[in-house]
Amino acid sequence: MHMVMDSSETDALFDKWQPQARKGWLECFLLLVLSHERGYGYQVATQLREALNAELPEGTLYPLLRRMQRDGLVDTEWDTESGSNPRKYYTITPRGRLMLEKMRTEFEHWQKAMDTLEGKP
Amino acid sequence: MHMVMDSSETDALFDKWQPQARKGWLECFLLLVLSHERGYGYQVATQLREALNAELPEGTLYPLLRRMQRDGLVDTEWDTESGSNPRKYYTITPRGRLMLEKMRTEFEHWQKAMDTLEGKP
DNA sequence: ACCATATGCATAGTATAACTAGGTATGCCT
DNA sequence: AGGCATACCTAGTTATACTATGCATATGGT
Repeated sequence: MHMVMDSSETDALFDKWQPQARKGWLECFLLLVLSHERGYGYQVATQLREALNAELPEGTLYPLLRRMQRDGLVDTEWDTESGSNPRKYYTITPRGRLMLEKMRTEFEHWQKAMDTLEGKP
Repeated sequence: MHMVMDSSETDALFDKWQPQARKGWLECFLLLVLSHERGYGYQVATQLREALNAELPEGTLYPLLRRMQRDGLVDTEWDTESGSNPRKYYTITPRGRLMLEKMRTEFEHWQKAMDTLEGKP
């Protein structure tokens, strides 16, 4: 006799939903990180995992970075000198900054929509 | 001689990005609307178009509503009595409310991540 | 010396949801 | 009669996150 509202099922549903919800916004988060300082894949992954407190598989990250380069949002250069493995550094471009601004505006837009639909004045 | 930063290209990129960014969140917005009062497709579409100030094609809306019903987030019933075309009313379920709560939490989570990465204390 | 782990990059294939482009039908206005 | 708003639906396309791999170098423990 309990009032447990079967959260195990919604958990499964939520877990399926989460990756869908991230679509597009990872690009925004990446640009946000790179807007402060250039970085390389593995490093940025670590930063984002902390900030988002979530996993970030490499199969998600690297293809995304390549698309961003393809679209001219970031520039890349290899650093083969530093002791460790060669690192591919990503630097945000002016076009990347423009995109970031638009994305952030969109996010704020959604915040307001949430509040509006919530009934907040 | 001007400093125009070619926003037409980023516009095209942004327009391609937007639908990806909406993935998952439309479900959240829909649940939010239905959490106050039951509604039917066409009506809710109008509400959301206003609140989001964006288009919401029917080819997006109706399949989404069906998925939500399939997943037990909403219940449905036909209203064939009222004068106009038959309307399919959607009512949020307890499970739907649970999902909505989790989604909103996730959104707040992202807000904090944005601020953190932005450098806000 | 050896092996596990961490670092660092990459891709092929799968799943999912938003969208495009169509379809059906009723009621209202001129 | 014709056009428009209302009201629902679906087949097919596209883009992205993820799974499961693969490769290579550096580092730490025994």
